[in-house]
Amino acid sequence: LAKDLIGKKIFTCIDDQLTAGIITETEAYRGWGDKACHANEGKRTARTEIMFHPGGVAYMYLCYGIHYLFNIVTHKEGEAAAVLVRAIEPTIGTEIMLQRRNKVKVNPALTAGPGNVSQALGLNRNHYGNSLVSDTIWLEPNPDLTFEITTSTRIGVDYAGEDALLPWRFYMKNNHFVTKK
DNA sequence: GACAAGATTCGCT
DNA sequence: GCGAATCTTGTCG
Repeated sequence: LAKDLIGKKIFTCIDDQLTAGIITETEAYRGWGDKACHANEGKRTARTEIMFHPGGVAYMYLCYGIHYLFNIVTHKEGEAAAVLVRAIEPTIGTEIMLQRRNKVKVNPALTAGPGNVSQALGLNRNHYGNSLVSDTIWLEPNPDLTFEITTSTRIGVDYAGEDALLPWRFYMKNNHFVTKK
């Protein structure tokens, strides 16, 4: 599913401000056999709770005390799994994204990187558990877009030991709106 | 109740 | 390339 989400459109309408982009980079996490996942070994806590819910909702969490990261919960009740959206290519509401990011120019620094994606789309802890089939956050297909997908290991999860080697990062080839390795 | 560490970003060198 | 910013969460006592 993380791979399938590449190329799809993500929309948010927050405070009456519409923004959207094309998902260009994702990473997969799951609650078993993945030490990089907060919910590994079925660790069900207040924070990870939402990952054990049926898919189609948002898992938001604060990273390094500064950045909110946006994840799409993807599995069934009791089986934790989520996809981290790491980068998007902005398409609608770029002025709003620039304002939220305190930037003046549209470039990859605007929406490449999970913390940047959340900030540009206006997502924060208030959206924890929100439905992704709603008037606030939703996804749309992008049938006319053609592209290739590159696979790699996930970023920033060295602490996960051998699980850091899992090929669970996907990004759109030849698109500048991705995080550099 | 205390403490260590983190799915990052940005500015400075 | 390096290190600071910043605070929630989970774990342990």
